[in-house]
Amino acid sequence: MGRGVIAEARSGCAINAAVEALGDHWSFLVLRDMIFGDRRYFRELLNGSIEGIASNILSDRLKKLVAAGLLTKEEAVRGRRVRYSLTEAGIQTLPILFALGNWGLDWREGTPELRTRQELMRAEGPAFIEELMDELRVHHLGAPPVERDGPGPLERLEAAYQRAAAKT
Amino acid sequence: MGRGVIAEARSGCAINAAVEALGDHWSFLVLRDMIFGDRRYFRELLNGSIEGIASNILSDRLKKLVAAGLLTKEEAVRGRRVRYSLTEAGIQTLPILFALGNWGLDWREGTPELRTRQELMRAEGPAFIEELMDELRVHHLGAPPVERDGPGPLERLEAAYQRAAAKT
DNA sequence: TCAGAGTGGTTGTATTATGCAATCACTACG
DNA sequence: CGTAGTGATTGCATAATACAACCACTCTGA
Repeated sequence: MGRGVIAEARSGCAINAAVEALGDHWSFLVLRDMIFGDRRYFRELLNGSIEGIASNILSDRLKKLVAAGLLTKEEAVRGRRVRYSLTEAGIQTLPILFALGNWGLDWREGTPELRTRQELMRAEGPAFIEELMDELRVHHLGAPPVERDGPGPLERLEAAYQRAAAKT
Repeated sequence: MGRGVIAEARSGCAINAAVEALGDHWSFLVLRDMIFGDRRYFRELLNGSIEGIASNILSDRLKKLVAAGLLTKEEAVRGRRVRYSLTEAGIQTLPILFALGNWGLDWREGTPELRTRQELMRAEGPAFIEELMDELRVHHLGAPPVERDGPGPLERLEAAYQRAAAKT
Protein backbone atom coordinates (compact mmCIF):
# COMPACT_ATOMS: atom_id res chain seq x y z
CA MET A 1 0.00 0.00 0.00
CA GLY A 2 1.17 3.45 -0.91
CA ARG A 3 1.27 4.91 2.54
CA GLY A 4 2.78 8.37 2.95
CA VAL A 5 1.88 11.93 3.88
CA ILE A 6 1.97 12.12 7.64
CA ALA A 7 1.42 15.83 7.04
CA GLU A 8 0.47 17.78 10.14
CA ALA A 9 -1.59 15.09 11.79
CA ARG A 10 -2.83 15.85 15.27
CA SER A 11 -2.13 12.30 16.39
CA GLY A 12 -0.97 8.92 15.17
CA CYS A 13 -4.50 7.52 15.10
CA ALA A 14 -5.72 6.01 11.83
CA ILE A 15 -9.25 7.29 12.32
CA ASN A 16 -7.91 10.76 12.98
CA ALA A 17 -5.68 10.53 9.91
CA ALA A 18 -8.67 9.73 7.72
CA VAL A 19 -10.74 12.47 9.32
CA GLU A 20 -7.97 15.03 8.80
CA ALA A 21 -7.68 14.06 5.15
CA LEU A 22 -11.34 14.20 4.22
CA GLY A 23 -13.26 15.05 7.36
CA ASP A 24 -15.33 17.95 6.23
CA HIS A 25 -18.77 18.08 4.74
CA TRP A 26 -17.82 19.17 1.27
CA SER A 27 -14.88 16.81 0.78
CA PHE A 28 -17.15 13.85 1.40
CA LEU A 29 -19.77 15.21 -0.97
CA VAL A 30 -17.25 15.93 -3.72
CA LEU A 31 -15.98 12.36 -3.45
CA ARG A 32 -19.55 11.09 -3.48
CA ASP A 33 -20.33 12.97 -6.69
CA MET A 34 -17.14 11.79 -8.36
CA ILE A 35 -17.63 8.18 -7.34
CA PHE A 36 -21.36 7.64 -7.65
CA GLY A 37 -22.24 10.50 -9.98
CA ASP A 38 -19.32 10.12 -12.38
CA ARG A 39 -18.55 13.84 -12.32
CA ARG A 40 -14.99 14.83 -13.19
CA TYR A 41 -15.04 18.49 -14.16
CA PHE A 42 -15.32 21.66 -12.10
CA ARG A 43 -18.58 22.77 -13.67
CA GLU A 44 -20.12 19.31 -13.42
CA LEU A 45 -19.36 19.19 -9.73
CA LEU A 46 -20.50 22.78 -9.22
CA ASN A 47 -23.88 22.45 -10.96
CA GLY A 48 -24.45 18.78 -10.30
CA SER A 49 -24.20 18.93 -6.52
CA ILE A 50 -27.69 18.65 -5.08
CA GLU A 51 -26.51 20.53 -1.99
CA GLY A 52 -25.28 23.54 -3.99
CA ILE A 53 -21.61 24.02 -3.29
CA ALA A 54 -20.09 27.48 -3.79
CA SER A 55 -17.38 27.79 -6.41
CA ASN A 56 -14.69 29.03 -4.05
CA ILE A 57 -15.36 26.16 -1.65
CA LEU A 58 -15.26 23.64 -4.49
CA SER A 59 -12.03 25.15 -5.73
CA ASP A 60 -10.54 24.92 -2.24
CA ARG A 61 -11.67 21.33 -1.68
CA LEU A 62 -10.38 20.11 -5.02
CA LYS A 63 -7.01 21.65 -4.15
CA LYS A 64 -6.99 19.99 -0.74
CA LEU A 65 -8.06 16.62 -2.10
CA VAL A 66 -5.28 16.77 -4.68
CA ALA A 67 -2.76 17.78 -1.99
CA ALA A 68 -3.98 14.94 0.22
CA GLY A 69 -3.40 12.46 -2.57
CA LEU A 70 -7.04 11.51 -3.18
CA LEU A 71 -7.36 13.17 -6.57
CA THR A 72 -5.13 14.08 -9.46
CA LYS A 73 -5.64 17.00 -11.76
CA GLU A 74 -4.65 17.01 -15.41
CA GLU A 75 -2.23 19.79 -16.19
CA ALA A 76 -4.33 22.90 -16.51
CA VAL A 77 -4.37 24.69 -19.83
CA ARG A 78 -6.05 28.00 -19.08
CA GLY A 79 -9.57 28.16 -20.40
CA ARG A 80 -9.69 24.48 -21.26
CA ARG A 81 -11.62 21.92 -19.20
CA VAL A 82 -9.53 20.31 -16.55
CA ARG A 83 -10.29 16.72 -15.66
CA TYR A 84 -9.97 15.40 -12.14
CA SER A 85 -9.33 11.72 -11.50
CA LEU A 86 -9.53 9.59 -8.40
CA THR A 87 -6.29 8.03 -7.19
CA GLU A 88 -6.26 4.56 -5.66
CA ALA A 89 -6.46 6.26 -2.24
CA GLY A 90 -9.50 8.16 -3.46
CA ILE A 91 -11.15 5.04 -4.81
CA GLN A 92 -10.61 3.36 -1.48
CA THR A 93 -12.75 5.92 0.29
CA LEU A 94 -15.71 4.03 -1.18
CA PRO A 95 -16.17 1.76 1.88
CA ILE A 96 -16.31 4.90 4.04
CA LEU A 97 -18.99 6.47 1.86
CA PHE A 98 -20.84 3.17 1.81
CA ALA A 99 -20.80 2.98 5.62
CA LEU A 100 -21.94 6.61 5.85
CA GLY A 101 -24.74 5.97 3.39
CA ASN A 102 -25.99 2.94 5.24
CA TRP A 103 -26.04 4.83 8.50
CA GLY A 104 -28.00 7.64 6.86
CA LEU A 105 -30.42 5.13 5.40
CA ASP A 106 -31.16 3.66 8.82
CA TRP A 107 -31.26 6.78 10.94
CA ARG A 108 -32.32 9.70 8.77
CA GLU A 109 -35.02 10.51 6.30
CA GLY A 110 -34.24 11.01 2.63
CA THR A 111 -35.89 11.15 -0.75
CA PRO A 112 -37.35 7.80 -1.85
CA GLU A 113 -35.30 7.71 -5.07
CA LEU A 114 -32.01 8.14 -3.26
CA ARG A 115 -33.06 5.66 -0.58
CA THR A 116 -33.73 3.10 -3.29
CA ARG A 117 -30.21 3.55 -4.65
CA GLN A 118 -28.66 3.06 -1.24
CA GLU A 119 -30.85 0.03 -0.59
CA LEU A 120 -29.69 -1.53 -3.84
CA MET A 121 -26.06 -1.10 -2.83
CA ARG A 122 -26.68 -2.59 0.59
CA ALA A 123 -28.58 -5.51 -0.90
CA GLU A 124 -25.74 -6.34 -3.29
CA GLY A 125 -23.31 -6.06 -0.39
CA PRO A 126 -19.49 -6.00 -0.44
CA ALA A 127 -19.43 -7.49 -3.94
CA PHE A 128 -21.01 -4.31 -5.27
CA ILE A 129 -18.31 -2.21 -3.62
CA GLU A 130 -15.56 -4.31 -5.16
CA GLU A 131 -17.18 -4.18 -8.56
CA LEU A 132 -17.58 -0.43 -8.42
CA MET A 133 -13.99 0.03 -7.28
CA ASP A 134 -12.87 -2.01 -10.27
CA GLU A 135 -14.95 0.11 -12.60
CA LEU A 136 -13.46 3.28 -11.07
CA ARG A 137 -9.97 1.90 -11.64
CA VAL A 138 -10.82 1.46 -15.29
CA HIS A 139 -12.21 4.98 -15.68
CA HIS A 140 -9.78 6.89 -13.47
CA LEU A 141 -6.54 4.90 -13.41
CA GLY A 142 -6.66 3.46 -16.90
CA ALA A 143 -6.82 -0.13 -15.71
CA PRO A 144 -7.77 -2.72 -18.33
CA PRO A 145 -11.55 -3.04 -18.72
CA VAL A 146 -13.32 -5.74 -16.76
CA GLU A 147 -15.23 -8.40 -18.65
CA ARG A 148 -18.85 -8.45 -17.71
CA ASP A 149 -22.18 -9.62 -18.94
CA GLY A 150 -24.97 -7.32 -18.02
CA PRO A 151 -24.89 -3.68 -16.92
CA GLY A 152 -22.08 -2.27 -14.76
CA PRO A 153 -22.57 -1.09 -11.18
CA LEU A 154 -23.06 2.59 -12.04
CA GLU A 155 -25.66 1.65 -14.64
CA ARG A 156 -27.52 -0.53 -12.18
CA LEU A 157 -27.47 2.33 -9.67
CA GLU A 158 -28.84 4.76 -12.22
CA ALA A 159 -31.49 2.24 -13.28
CA ALA A 160 -32.60 1.81 -9.67
CA TYR A 161 -32.87 5.57 -9.36
CA GLN A 162 -34.93 5.85 -12.54
CA ARG A 163 -37.25 3.01 -11.57
CA ALA A 164 -37.89 4.66 -8.20
CA ALA A 165 -38.39 8.09 -9.73
CA ALA A 166 -40.86 6.68 -12.27
CA LYS A 167 -43.09 5.38 -9.47
CA THR A 168 -43.96 8.92 -8.38
CA MET B 1 -34.95 0.95 12.42
CA GLY B 2 -35.62 4.10 14.36
CA ARG B 3 -35.35 6.58 11.57
CA GLY B 4 -36.25 10.15 12.29
CA VAL B 5 -34.80 13.65 12.52
CA ILE B 6 -34.78 15.01 9.01
CA ALA B 7 -33.60 18.21 10.68
CA GLU B 8 -32.27 20.85 8.31
CA ALA B 9 -30.64 18.49 5.85
CA ARG B 10 -29.19 20.07 2.75
CA SER B 11 -30.46 17.20 0.60
CA GLY B 12 -32.17 13.83 0.73
CA CYS B 13 -28.93 11.93 0.29
CA ALA B 14 -28.06 9.32 2.90
CA ILE B 15 -24.35 10.10 2.75
CA ASN B 16 -25.10 13.76 3.23
CA ALA B 17 -27.41 12.97 6.13
CA ALA B 18 -24.65 11.06 7.90
CA VAL B 19 -22.12 13.78 7.18
CA GLU B 20 -24.47 16.45 8.53
CA ALA B 21 -24.98 14.48 11.71
CA LEU B 22 -21.38 13.73 12.52
CA GLY B 23 -19.28 15.18 9.77
CA ASP B 24 -16.79 17.22 11.70
CA HIS B 25 -13.41 16.31 13.06
CA TRP B 26 -14.27 16.40 16.71
CA SER B 27 -17.56 14.52 16.52
CA PHE B 28 -15.78 11.56 14.96
CA LEU B 29 -13.03 11.68 17.56
CA VAL B 30 -15.47 11.90 20.46
CA LEU B 31 -17.30 8.85 19.12
CA ARG B 32 -13.99 7.07 18.65
CA ASP B 33 -13.00 7.71 22.27
CA MET B 34 -16.37 6.60 23.56
CA ILE B 35 -16.47 3.44 21.45
CA PHE B 36 -12.87 2.26 21.48
CA GLY B 37 -11.59 4.06 24.57
CA ASP B 38 -14.60 3.43 26.80
CA ARG B 39 -14.76 7.06 27.94
CA ARG B 40 -18.10 8.28 29.18
CA TYR B 41 -17.48 11.40 31.25
CA PHE B 42 -16.65 14.95 30.27
CA ARG B 43 -13.27 14.96 32.02
CA GLU B 44 -12.33 11.56 30.63
CA LEU B 45 -13.02 12.73 27.11
CA LEU B 46 -11.30 16.06 27.74
CA ASN B 47 -8.06 14.65 29.17
CA GLY B 48 -8.08 11.33 27.39
CA SER B 49 -8.21 12.68 23.85
CA ILE B 50 -4.76 12.34 22.29
CA GLU B 51 -5.55 15.25 20.00
CA GLY B 52 -6.32 17.64 22.85
CA ILE B 53 -9.85 18.91 22.45
CA ALA B 54 -10.78 22.23 24.07
CA SER B 55 -13.44 22.13 26.77
CA ASN B 56 -15.83 24.47 25.00
CA ILE B 57 -15.60 22.46 21.80
CA LEU B 58 -16.17 19.22 23.68
CA SER B 59 -19.15 20.77 25.44
CA ASP B 60 -20.56 21.89 22.12
CA ARG B 61 -20.03 18.52 20.39
CA LEU B 62 -21.59 16.54 23.22
CA LYS B 63 -24.61 18.80 22.99
CA LYS B 64 -24.83 18.32 19.23
CA LEU B 65 -24.37 14.57 19.42
CA VAL B 66 -27.17 14.35 21.99
CA ALA B 67 -29.40 16.54 19.82
CA ALA B 68 -28.61 14.38 16.79
CA GLY B 69 -29.65 11.28 18.69
CA LEU B 70 -26.24 9.61 18.87
CA LEU B 71 -25.73 10.04 22.60
CA THR B 72 -27.85 10.36 25.69
CA LYS B 73 -26.93 12.28 28.80
CA GLU B 74 -28.00 11.29 32.27
CA GLU B 75 -29.94 14.03 33.99
CA ALA B 76 -27.33 16.47 35.26
CA VAL B 77 -27.07 17.03 39.01
CA ARG B 78 -24.82 20.05 39.34
CA GLY B 79 -21.32 19.17 40.53
CA ARG B 80 -21.89 15.46 40.14
CA ARG B 81 -20.42 13.39 37.30
CA VAL B 82 -22.69 13.20 34.29
CA ARG B 83 -22.50 10.03 32.24
CA TYR B 84 -22.93 9.97 28.49
CA SER B 85 -24.16 6.83 26.75
CA LEU B 86 -24.24 5.76 23.16
CA THR B 87 -27.65 5.21 21.60
CA GLU B 88 -28.22 2.44 19.06
CA ALA B 89 -27.66 5.06 16.34
CA GLY B 90 -24.37 5.97 18.00
CA ILE B 91 -23.29 2.36 18.26
CA GLN B 92 -24.02 1.90 14.60
CA THR B 93 -21.44 4.50 13.65
CA LEU B 94 -18.88 1.79 14.38
CA PRO B 95 -18.71 0.55 10.76
CA ILE B 96 -18.01 4.13 9.68
CA LEU B 97 -15.15 4.49 12.16
CA PHE B 98 -13.88 1.07 11.14
CA ALA B 99 -13.85 2.09 7.47
CA LEU B 100 -12.14 5.38 8.34
CA GLY B 101 -9.52 3.57 10.41
CA ASN B 102 -8.75 1.09 7.68
CA TRP B 103 -8.29 3.85 5.17
CA GLY B 104 -5.94 5.67 7.54
CA LEU B 105 -4.01 2.47 8.10
CA ASP B 106 -3.45 2.05 4.38
CA TRP B 107 -2.79 5.61 3.33
CA ARG B 108 -1.32 7.50 6.26
CA GLU B 109 1.43 7.05 8.77
CA GLY B 110 0.63 6.50 12.44
CA THR B 111 2.20 5.33 15.65
CA PRO B 112 3.10 1.61 15.61
CA GLU B 113 0.98 0.87 18.70
CA LEU B 114 -2.15 2.37 17.20
CA ARG B 115 -1.45 0.71 13.87
CA THR B 116 -1.29 -2.65 15.62
CA ARG B 117 -4.70 -2.08 17.14
CA GLN B 118 -6.24 -1.23 13.81
CA GLU B 119 -4.55 -4.22 12.18
CA LEU B 120 -6.03 -6.50 14.82
CA MET B 121 -9.50 -5.20 14.09
CA ARG B 122 -9.05 -5.63 10.37
CA ALA B 123 -7.72 -9.14 10.83
CA GLU B 124 -10.71 -10.19 12.91
CA GLY B 125 -12.97 -8.65 10.30
CA PRO B 126 -16.72 -7.99 10.46
CA ALA B 127 -17.13 -10.46 13.33
CA PHE B 128 -15.09 -8.12 15.55
CA ILE B 129 -17.37 -5.20 14.70
CA GLU B 130 -20.45 -7.24 15.56
CA GLU B 131 -18.92 -8.43 18.80
CA LEU B 132 -17.93 -4.92 19.81
CA MET B 133 -21.37 -3.56 18.96
CA ASP B 134 -22.87 -6.24 21.20
CA GLU B 135 -20.54 -5.28 24.03
CA LEU B 136 -21.45 -1.61 23.59
CA ARG B 137 -25.14 -2.51 23.79
CA VAL B 138 -24.47 -4.19 27.11
CA HIS B 139 -22.53 -1.24 28.54
CA HIS B 140 -24.56 1.61 27.09
CA LEU B 141 -28.08 0.30 26.51
CA GLY B 142 -28.27 -2.16 29.39
CA ALA B 143 -28.67 -5.18 27.12
CA PRO B 144 -28.20 -8.57 28.79
CA PRO B 145 -24.53 -9.60 28.95
CA VAL B 146 -23.18 -11.82 26.20
CA GLU B 147 -21.79 -15.23 27.12
CA ARG B 148 -18.20 -15.55 26.10
CA ASP B 149 -15.14 -17.59 26.81
CA GLY B 150 -11.98 -15.58 26.61
CA PRO B 151 -11.44 -11.81 26.70
CA GLY B 152 -13.93 -9.39 25.15
CA PRO B 153 -13.18 -7.22 22.11
CA LEU B 154 -12.12 -4.12 24.06
CA GLU B 155 -9.76 -6.22 26.17
CA ARG B 156 -8.21 -7.79 23.09
CA LEU B 157 -7.75 -4.32 21.60
CA GLU B 158 -6.07 -3.07 24.76
CA ALA B 159 -3.87 -6.17 24.90
CA ALA B 160 -2.75 -5.63 21.30
CA TYR B 161 -1.88 -2.06 22.16
CA GLN B 162 0.13 -3.13 25.23
CA ARG B 163 1.99 -5.86 23.34
CA ALA B 164 2.96 -3.37 20.64
CA ALA B 165 3.97 -0.71 23.15
CA ALA B 166 6.13 -3.22 25.05
CA LYS B 167 8.17 -3.94 21.93
CA THR B 168 9.62 -0.41 21.97
C1' DT C 1 -14.94 21.41 59.55
C1' DC C 2 -12.54 22.78 56.02
C1' DA C 3 -8.98 22.74 52.32
C1' DG C 4 -8.10 20.70 47.90
C1' DA C 5 -9.18 18.25 44.12
C1' DG C 6 -12.72 17.06 40.86
C1' DT C 7 -17.35 17.84 38.49
C1' DG C 8 -19.41 19.81 33.88
C1' DG C 9 -19.22 23.34 31.91
C1' DT C 10 -19.25 29.15 30.53
C1' DT C 11 -17.07 33.46 29.15
C1' DG C 12 -14.00 36.38 26.54
C1' DT C 13 -10.97 37.17 22.88
C1' DA C 14 -8.32 36.31 18.83
C1' DT C 15 -7.82 33.75 14.79
C1' DT C 16 -9.48 31.04 11.08
C1' DA C 17 -12.96 28.96 8.07
C1' DT C 18 -17.15 29.28 5.53
C1' DG C 19 -20.87 31.05 2.41
C1' DC C 20 -22.39 34.11 -1.08
C1' DA C 21 -22.13 37.09 -5.02
C1' DA C 22 -19.56 39.32 -8.32
C1' DT C 23 -15.78 39.24 -11.31
C1' DC C 24 -11.74 37.72 -14.24
C1' DA C 25 -8.79 36.03 -18.09
C1' DC C 26 -8.96 32.74 -21.11
C1' DT C 27 -10.88 29.49 -24.99
C1' DA C 28 -14.04 27.19 -28.13
C1' DC C 29 -17.60 27.72 -31.38
C1' DG C 30 -20.66 29.61 -34.72
C1' DC D 1 -16.58 39.08 -33.67
C1' DG D 2 -19.74 37.98 -30.16
C1' DT D 3 -21.56 34.67 -26.91
C1' DA D 4 -21.22 30.93 -23.93
C1' DG D 5 -18.31 28.08 -21.20
C1' DT D 6 -13.76 27.14 -18.74
C1' DG D 7 -11.58 27.13 -13.79
C1' DA D 8 -11.14 29.70 -10.77
C1' DT D 9 -10.18 34.53 -7.49
C1' DT D 10 -11.65 38.57 -4.73
C1' DG D 11 -14.23 41.03 -1.20
C1' DC D 12 -17.10 40.93 2.49
C1' DA D 13 -20.15 39.24 6.23
C1' DT D 14 -20.97 35.64 9.28
C1' DA D 15 -19.81 31.40 11.71
C1' DA D 16 -16.66 28.09 13.73
C1' DT D 17 -12.41 27.18 16.24
C1' DA D 18 -8.64 27.51 19.66
C1' DC D 19 -6.86 28.94 23.97
C1' DA D 20 -6.95 30.42 28.60
C1' DA D 21 -9.29 31.85 32.51
C1' DC D 22 -12.98 31.30 35.42
C1' DC D 23 -17.43 29.46 37.91
C1' DA D 24 -20.61 27.10 41.05
C1' DC D 25 -21.00 23.07 42.79
C1' DT D 26 -19.61 18.34 45.25
C1' DC D 27 -16.95 14.87 47.00
C1' DT D 28 -12.96 13.24 49.76
C1' DG D 29 -9.66 12.95 53.42
C1' DA D 30 -7.41 14.85 57.39
